[in-house]
Amino acid sequence: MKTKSAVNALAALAQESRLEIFRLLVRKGSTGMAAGDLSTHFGMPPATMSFHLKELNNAGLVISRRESRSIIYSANYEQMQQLLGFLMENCCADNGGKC
Amino acid sequence: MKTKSAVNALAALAQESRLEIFRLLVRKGSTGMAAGDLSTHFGMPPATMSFHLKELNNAGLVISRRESRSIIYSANYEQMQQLLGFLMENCCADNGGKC
DNA sequence: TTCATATTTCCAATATTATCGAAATAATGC
DNA sequence: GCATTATTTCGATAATATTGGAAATATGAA
Repeated sequence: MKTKSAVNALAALAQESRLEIFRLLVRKGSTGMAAGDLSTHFGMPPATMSFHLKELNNAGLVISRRESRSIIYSANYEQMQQLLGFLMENCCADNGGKC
Repeated sequence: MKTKSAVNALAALAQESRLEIFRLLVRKGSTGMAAGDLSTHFGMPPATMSFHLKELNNAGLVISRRESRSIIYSANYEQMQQLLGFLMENCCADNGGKC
């Protein structure tokens, strides 16, 4: 993972609504949740929810699939794992591995 | 960890300069690095570096100690671990643990 | 094809964040 | 106390993000 893509992912999560949306999707697993249901669940206008989902999607943190009229979002665990790894990369390398 | 403190930590990291500063401090371990040296290292005015270090400090991601005239910053690994844990909390719990 | 439902895009207003020069604060040595 | 070095705060400007109504797009059903 490159710095820019890490910044994108972190910026996507650095917003209260989006962090809660993402964490709910993390709970939901591969089943995911429809955009409209998320909108209802968080009491947020569809336009606002759509904006947040787009941010998470651009950051690669969620994936979407169409199911009939709904669009189902789910967490992208691979991207998440990459981000976590990036943040701890080379931990204490310049200190003889001592943290 | 609460949502608000996670948002603070993520927002602190969601900025290219700060993410690089933090990652350098992660490498440095407990030895850390002086504010002025960081300023020189990144070719950034002291006022700008100070602003970024304050953000990281407010988020609990770095700690500082005075050593004579210098202020030494180092990464706070505990806070980092808490953040990583928070992001993956209850992973797939609503899907029978299947991701 | 017409209607209802689901979601996204457009746009403008508002709010938040980043940058950095200049001035202020803090510690040390003479 | 005065000069030097290290860092932070202040304040103004510029850049970026958030919000949500209204209109546009896409799917499915009658």
